[in-house]
Amino acid sequence: MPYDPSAFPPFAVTVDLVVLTVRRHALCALAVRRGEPPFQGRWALPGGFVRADEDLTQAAARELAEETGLRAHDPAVPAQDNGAHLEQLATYGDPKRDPRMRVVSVAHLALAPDLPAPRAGGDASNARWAPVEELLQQGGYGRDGEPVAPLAFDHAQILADGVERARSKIEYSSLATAFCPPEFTVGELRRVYEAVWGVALDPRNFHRKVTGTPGFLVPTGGTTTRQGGRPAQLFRAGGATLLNPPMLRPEV
Amino acid sequence: MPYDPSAFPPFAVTVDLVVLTVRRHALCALAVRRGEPPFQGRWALPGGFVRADEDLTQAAARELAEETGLRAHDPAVPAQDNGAHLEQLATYGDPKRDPRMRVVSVAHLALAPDLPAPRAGGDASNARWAPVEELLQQGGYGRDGEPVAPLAFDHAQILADGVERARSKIEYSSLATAFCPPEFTVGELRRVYEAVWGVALDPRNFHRKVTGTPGFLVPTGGTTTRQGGRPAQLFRAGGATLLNPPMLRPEV
DNA sequence: ATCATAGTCGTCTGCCTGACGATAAACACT
DNA sequence: AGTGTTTATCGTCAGGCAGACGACTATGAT
Repeated sequence: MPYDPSAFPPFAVTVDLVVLTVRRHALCALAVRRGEPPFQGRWALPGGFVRADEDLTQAAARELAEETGLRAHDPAVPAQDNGAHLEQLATYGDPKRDPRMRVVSVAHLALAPDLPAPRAGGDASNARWAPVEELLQQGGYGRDGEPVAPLAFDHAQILADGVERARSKIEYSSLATAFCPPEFTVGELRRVYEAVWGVALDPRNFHRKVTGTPGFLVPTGGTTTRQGGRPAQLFRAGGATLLNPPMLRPEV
Repeated sequence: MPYDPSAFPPFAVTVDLVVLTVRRHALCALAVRRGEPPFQGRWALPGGFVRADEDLTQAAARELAEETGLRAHDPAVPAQDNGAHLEQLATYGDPKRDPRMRVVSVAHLALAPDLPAPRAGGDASNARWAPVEELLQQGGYGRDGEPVAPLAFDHAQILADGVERARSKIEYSSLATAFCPPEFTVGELRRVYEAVWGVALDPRNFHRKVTGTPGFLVPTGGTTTRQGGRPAQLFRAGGATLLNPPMLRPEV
């Protein structure tokens, strides 16, 4: 099968981003409002075209920086204290997913600590953090009473896949720390797990588990009382990336 | 950011396949010999262009059928007794991965039972099952004494990613049964795990574990002695797709 | 001073796993 | 027919880990 330039159809290739964070005990995703058709005025995942000289990961990192100001974590530098975790999620290429032309989208998943307000070209009303349940529910009404329209394109599916990836990946990796600030307490980490999984965890067993897993947490020596109650030790993420044995997600 | 057709570069989109099977106690992958430049004469993963009206999964299933005659498993029909497991693996889009033009390849992973000979356009010398270690080793000499050239393009990386996916996925899913014929014994399933992981497992503990996991195996009532020794019960894959608790891969 | 809140340390029990002995049922020899 | 070899299958036991939960500690709020 020779590579005849006329033998293959041209595609547009984009990256779409599932950017997740934990705000007010809820797992939230970044959504941007579409300014032009199709799906004008509807919420969508941030994304854009891959440039001619760009790797897919570079394109995703560039879009992430444009939308949030976050730098992507360099996987070669663990325990970096700024920047978000970024990884490829999956690729979506249904011929009809974009009504205008053939677009293949390489979706990426980014995990970030709680951030200030999002920005999308400086216009705050065109970008927001929304709880993932709200973005994924079909129809109905959101918390503000406004009717909820489904996400544009196949972005509901992409978001659902990204959420599922995050939920399963914090089981066997230290990725939950990507939702935390550089220094955090065991309780803050536990609230991340509770928000992502949507369950309540026993604080005592959770404490025993995470402090007993070698390389997961490194004490910094400091303490904080920002959550109220007894001061809690502060930790940084340790060098371990894979947790063995894993954290166990409680049964449904 | 409007969709100006002149605002994005055109890409070629291909699917590449990591087709794995277990032959003679070794994890093997399907490789095809390239008939034209670049990398003419070198081994590569099977693959081809995505057509204009095709979904990515359809394209992968079509290539799989062309190369092996296998029909892909329909995920909606569990416990299907013919066809291979097929899932998307990852997407590779380095600007220089193909020296001729910008190609984005959506790699897929297929798992199949031991098959007769592969076919590639009817020419058997242009397709073969090779142990993955042989395909992944850089330089050196293969079992037949011929010098081993690395796989074409970035296919060594793709193959390595596919093998790693398979190794981890049989831990927590029933996917190892995809390497087995429709009816199989516990010993045959154990040899799949041993080949994929490259370890030896205790037959007694393995038997206890897999027969004690609800929904993993369903006895068919028959027995076989094709492995020699005492006749073994035959099983089919049960409805369970996720194993909880998972199979544990022994430490390095 | 008392209460509420959150963090931390222990205990106990049940389940799962790894290590390994023992038995069973076939085949290949002699 | 007997003996050895191979593979399958059942059982036992000890160690480790997780869930349930009691107890104590250290802060701020009333």
